[in-house]
Amino acid sequence: MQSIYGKCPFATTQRVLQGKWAIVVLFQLSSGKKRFNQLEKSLPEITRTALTRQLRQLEEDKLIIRTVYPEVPPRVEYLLSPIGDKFKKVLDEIEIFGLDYIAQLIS
Amino acid sequence: MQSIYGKCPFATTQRVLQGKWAIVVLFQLSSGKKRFNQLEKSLPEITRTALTRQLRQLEEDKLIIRTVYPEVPPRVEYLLSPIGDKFKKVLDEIEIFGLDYIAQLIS
DNA sequence: CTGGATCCCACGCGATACTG
DNA sequence: CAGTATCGCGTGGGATCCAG
Repeated sequence: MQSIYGKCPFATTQRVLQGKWAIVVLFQLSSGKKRFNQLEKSLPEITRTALTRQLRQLEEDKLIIRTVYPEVPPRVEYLLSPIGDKFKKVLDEIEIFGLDYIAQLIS
Repeated sequence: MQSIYGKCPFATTQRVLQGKWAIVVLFQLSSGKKRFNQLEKSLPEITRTALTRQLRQLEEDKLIIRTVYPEVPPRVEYLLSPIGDKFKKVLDEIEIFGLDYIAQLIS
């Protein structure tokens, strides 16, 4: 099961992107750090539980960094890690492709 | 559930890439058309059934084209569709990112 | 405000056997 | 050679309730 790691850059990336909301969350963070509530509002289709799970997964995968400010009320910020930042190049191409793809589906 | 379509290029692409073997299969086809057996040999970790399913899914998603030659023994070739071809740009960035990411995980 | 803890179900995926 | 059919299970994801 771990055989996929350290081998193929495509299989490894695939694994990270398996989470249903991985790409959209990474996109939301590509423009800078965001608080949990901001993400929630930006993604009306995702439930709070699902968003939390996806954020935890991305954090475990070292793509994002979670910072908790011990305040009242609590404030938690998410931002791309250095390696997560490098994923923005992928996001750019995904956006180009996605728009093209959607247009293709319609016609 | 279909609300994801025609909206966000990231969510749409995410959906296509959900299949566990989508990216690696697309990569295999990015270098040109391949026969079923070729794909199977290139991907030793994927079972025949899973490969078939993934190919069917990608075909349904209009990213690949399946051509059956009515011969004996049968020959079936897969190749990227025009829109699938445009996904190669994404693959290029995924490869760059993936290699970087793997290196990051080791250190 | 930002979650955690459960429950629960559908679907994805693997394994196996069979086929034109 | 290139599949199909079927089954069974594990897990991802939604819903709901609870909490610091």
